Amino acid sequence: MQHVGAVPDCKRRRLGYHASMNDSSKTERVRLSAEDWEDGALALIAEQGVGALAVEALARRLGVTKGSFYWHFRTREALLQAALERWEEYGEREVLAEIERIPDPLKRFPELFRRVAHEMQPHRVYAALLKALDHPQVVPVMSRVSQRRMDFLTRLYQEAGLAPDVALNRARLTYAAYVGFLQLNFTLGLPRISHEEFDAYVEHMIATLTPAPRDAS
Amino acid sequence: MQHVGAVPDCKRRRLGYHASMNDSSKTERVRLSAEDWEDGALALIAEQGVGALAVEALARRLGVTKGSFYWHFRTREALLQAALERWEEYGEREVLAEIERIPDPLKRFPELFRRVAHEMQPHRVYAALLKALDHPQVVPVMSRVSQRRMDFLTRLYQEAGLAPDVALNRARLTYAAYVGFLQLNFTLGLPRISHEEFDAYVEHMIATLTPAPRDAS
DNA sequence: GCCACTACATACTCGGCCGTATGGTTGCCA
DNA sequence: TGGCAACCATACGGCCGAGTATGTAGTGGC
Repeated sequence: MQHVGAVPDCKRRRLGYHASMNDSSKTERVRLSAEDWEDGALALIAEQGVGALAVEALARRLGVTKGSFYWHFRTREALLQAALERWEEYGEREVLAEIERIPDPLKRFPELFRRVAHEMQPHRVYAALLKALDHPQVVPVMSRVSQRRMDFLTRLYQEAGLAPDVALNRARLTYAAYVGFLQLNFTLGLPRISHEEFDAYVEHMIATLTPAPRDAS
Repeated sequence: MQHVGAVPDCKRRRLGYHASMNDSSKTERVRLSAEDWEDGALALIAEQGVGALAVEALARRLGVTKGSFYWHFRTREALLQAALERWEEYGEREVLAEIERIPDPLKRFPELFRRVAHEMQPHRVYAALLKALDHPQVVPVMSRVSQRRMDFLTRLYQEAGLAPDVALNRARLTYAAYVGFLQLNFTLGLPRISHEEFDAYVEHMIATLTPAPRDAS
């Protein structure tokens, strides 16, 4: 989840036109790969949304022009598609794996909620994509990602002792709360919640959504 | 909440160019008011999002041309502004009032949840506006509306016996679940939930989010 | 040190949409 | 029934962003 950034420094090498002039800032030339464009696109999406993903804007951002872009990609759609697939690929696998490693099923929820709550950067892309569900290209991606996460949550609740149908509904509720929270606090800025308040809210979520031991059969 | 529709029939009167021809469908002439444009704008927003609110597209939809539009509004922004204010005006007041009329605080939540769940049309505009929070004009409107609803929920939870801080967090959780559900089921179409499943989910929400009587001091 | 290839610049076309200008049509009212 | 105001059509100018065409500068193989 580190693929959201500008051009890696290893690519920024100056070539000095004739080894003269004060080539301090402008003569740095970059040679980009398709992956660089995809990363740049994801960064732009995270900051300004899918609608702001314009070819010329991204080119300026990367220090080149459109001519470069159309060498790597056939169209703007192709870039968006590649960026989305890249984002889906390098997903949140490690987090889920670590949660499953916790033996006590009931102790998984506090850990999961606290972890998700305290690294907000990875969710920026997800929040941006949520606001772009009118775009045909993002729907299947978001559908797959959301479905996988909901399946994971459902399994967690089942292993915590809930009946299958109850576990599914609890997973729906939990994931809806997650998505809604992203909307209400990232994009909309409801009175700018403080750190202490935020922690208290997370603990309240844990207390409310973690199955009570008596729920287990 | 009936202001989202096409041109009201009372305005569709034919004027028959010379009382001849088969003027069955095309010679119906309409004279529109500013409110008609605002309603049309809201309908278009509900269906295709704020980004799809284009002047010429809306004009075609209403059976007229741009020339008409720019008589009523100075700019596209003005229309959006007026439509948003209109939407905020004719809000959900009556629902909230009816809920408060229920004497037993604990019986309010099932009623509220079931009501909100079973009239999904009014939420289409809200869901569309949620996806347009990057637009500067919608942010203040959504901020006000969401804040009012959250205040209402907080008060309900307090009157149900929760401590003020707990009530606030419970309200946040509830409203986040609402918003997230809109996203996941309207725009994204997670496996197209059935009616029975949906009702079961609502009941699960009620069971999970309604304060237990023992929570009351 | 030559050449093919990669990566990029520049300059253009084209379509969509906002906004303007202006003239035509309808309805109301004295 | 003339006239004014509300309402609408048509045509045009201009901006912005996608996509194309073509020239050009570095890069690697031999």
